[in-house]
Amino acid sequence: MATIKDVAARAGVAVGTASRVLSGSPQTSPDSRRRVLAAAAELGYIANGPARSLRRARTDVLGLLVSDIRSPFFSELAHAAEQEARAHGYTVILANANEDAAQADAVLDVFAAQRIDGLLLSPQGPKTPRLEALIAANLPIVLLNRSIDGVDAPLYGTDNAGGVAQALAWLQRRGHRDVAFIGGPESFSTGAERHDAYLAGREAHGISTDDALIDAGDFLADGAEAAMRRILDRGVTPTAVFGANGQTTLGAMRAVRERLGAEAASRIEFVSFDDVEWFAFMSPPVSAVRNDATGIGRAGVRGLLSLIGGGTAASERIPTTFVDRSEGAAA
Amino acid sequence: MATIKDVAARAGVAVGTASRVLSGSPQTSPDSRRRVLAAAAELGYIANGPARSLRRARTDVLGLLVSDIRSPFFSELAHAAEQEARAHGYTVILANANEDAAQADAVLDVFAAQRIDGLLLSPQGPKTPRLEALIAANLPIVLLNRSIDGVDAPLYGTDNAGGVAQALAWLQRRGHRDVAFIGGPESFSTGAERHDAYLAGREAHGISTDDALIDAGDFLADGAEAAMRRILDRGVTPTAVFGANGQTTLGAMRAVRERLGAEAASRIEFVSFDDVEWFAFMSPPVSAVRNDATGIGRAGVRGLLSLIGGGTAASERIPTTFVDRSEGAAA
DNA sequence: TTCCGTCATGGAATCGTTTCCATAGCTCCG
DNA sequence: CGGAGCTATGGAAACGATTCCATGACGGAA
Repeated sequence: MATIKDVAARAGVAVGTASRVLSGSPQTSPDSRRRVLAAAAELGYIANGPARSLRRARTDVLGLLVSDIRSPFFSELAHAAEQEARAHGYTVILANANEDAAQADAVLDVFAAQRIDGLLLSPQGPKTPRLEALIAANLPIVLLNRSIDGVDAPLYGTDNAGGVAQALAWLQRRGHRDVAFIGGPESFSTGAERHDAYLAGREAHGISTDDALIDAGDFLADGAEAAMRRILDRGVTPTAVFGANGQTTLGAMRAVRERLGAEAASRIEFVSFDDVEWFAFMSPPVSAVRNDATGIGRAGVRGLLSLIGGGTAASERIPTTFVDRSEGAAA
Repeated sequence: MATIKDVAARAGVAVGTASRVLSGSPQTSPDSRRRVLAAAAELGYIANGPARSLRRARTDVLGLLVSDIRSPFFSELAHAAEQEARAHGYTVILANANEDAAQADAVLDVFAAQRIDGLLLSPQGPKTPRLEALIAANLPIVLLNRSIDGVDAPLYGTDNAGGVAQALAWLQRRGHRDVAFIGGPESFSTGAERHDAYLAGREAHGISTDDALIDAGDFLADGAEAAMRRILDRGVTPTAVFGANGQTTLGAMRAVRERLGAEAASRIEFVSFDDVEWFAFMSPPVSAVRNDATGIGRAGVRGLLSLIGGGTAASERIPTTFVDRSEGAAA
């Protein structure tokens, strides 16, 4: 590949001048500008990123660490983050930690070796040694969706309280009193926030405060299925079920169908935190609180770029949208 | 951050020796090995990737260019590719082109600037100038799922013919004669291959060869819905519908429900190329040809690494799995 | 004992940029 | 007409690693 030396030679200037032209320094004459740009175009010159990064001590690369890009939330977030980053001249390197702290640490080492300018982190659990090292090294970091104890970085995530409030309002409008709530793990900040918001808001929305109607799973279908079974085993008869995330709602639906049969199950309304494409096809259709993963990804990148630029960044709770698919609702 | 100079100083050796130890050269004494490794550990030394890349003229970075990471197929593929690459010491940078050739070209420039060692490319359309430049520069490239005219790179993709054969066999087992087929754009190699395989195989599987039953959309729900309506407008009455991808099947279902009503629609069986999570919840459930996106991603990375290593790589068609969700099928 | 070969090491060159520093050529003004 | 100030430029240093080359130490063989 052509180097800047080739460009300079062809343009008949020194490499310093060529560099100034190509990086847009104002200290250049129109004449050398013209000749350098022409030479660069003729040679198809593309600057060597590693060399530039070495000299400038910045890479214009961001690291994105998620648990699993296959989840719709993260794939949407990753798409938005990549678009936003590229619009600002940054590149994104992607890694999955699969909810495994050891893998997360391995990835952080790779990121450190690449000398990323900033980190978009969806925490995989408690703080790890590598993460502490990066924080100590003053790497700009923003957190996505989940917080993490002892890490003082801005958090860009779903407005869990607001989303739960939307669901509660809908349950009230639909006249439900006996509502089963299947939560997620308390160890996830998302699980805890949704749970707390539900407990805090249910009474004001005319919903039974019987704790027999409440149980928690692990944010996965199987755990939620077991939780729903435990609730039904207590002899309560909910008219609606609120799942704290998409997989949870799915698991709860399985348990209800299995225990009560398809017929009776179709008379129970489900509402879910997290909207999932196929909720529209259920009978009855499932209404849902939709996360704005795109908004979170964009806001996260913007916050991170602000930190990189030496500015500040504040946590943001990105509002959810409620998708009402109940009978009476407008299409 | 600590540099190799710091490590060498602390270990009391020259930088050359430190470098040899850290990069595992055999030309080192046990004594200096011990001291350098200890110094590196104490300083938390992590080699500067850009500096190393500059000198070695390789980055250990792969570029992954897809149309949209939000599609389940690509997010699964990206997950697998990232895992496989990391297992071999490579990092993946991600970019979405959104089916837009201009964006794809912009991304290729970024990749070139990053001096990626290899490119995993899901083509966005015909060959572009930047792509030609990269090919001319001898960048190792593999294609994912779609081929592209005039590019002689190994292709890792779904076995479209095999998948269609699985669907045809299922249609035959279920005794369908009047089958509607909604294809995709002929300009996509996937669309063309599935279409061709269907035409070539239908007669042998006892399926009507009436071309009134065939139409094509754009691989998106709306286009497929329109195509399905056109078929129904021709007065034919299919007992089953075969959608050439997930969105296509979804669109066809919408058209059928709208035209025939939910009742009649539930007597039509759907089969789809591409399996989608919620097909299990349809009534009746939708059977599907499942792409092995993970297999494609892994095979693609392995092929690319072989090319990077100076070896060869051959195109592979990754087999599909048929997910039979029809009444009689075993769970 | 001497010589040769092997092996670990130190030091320097190198990769391709950016940026600093010194200088040469201008313009402008007194 | 001469000097001050400004701008564009050439040349070189610097970024942090790898790798080449030369040297010194050591061991074995004659």
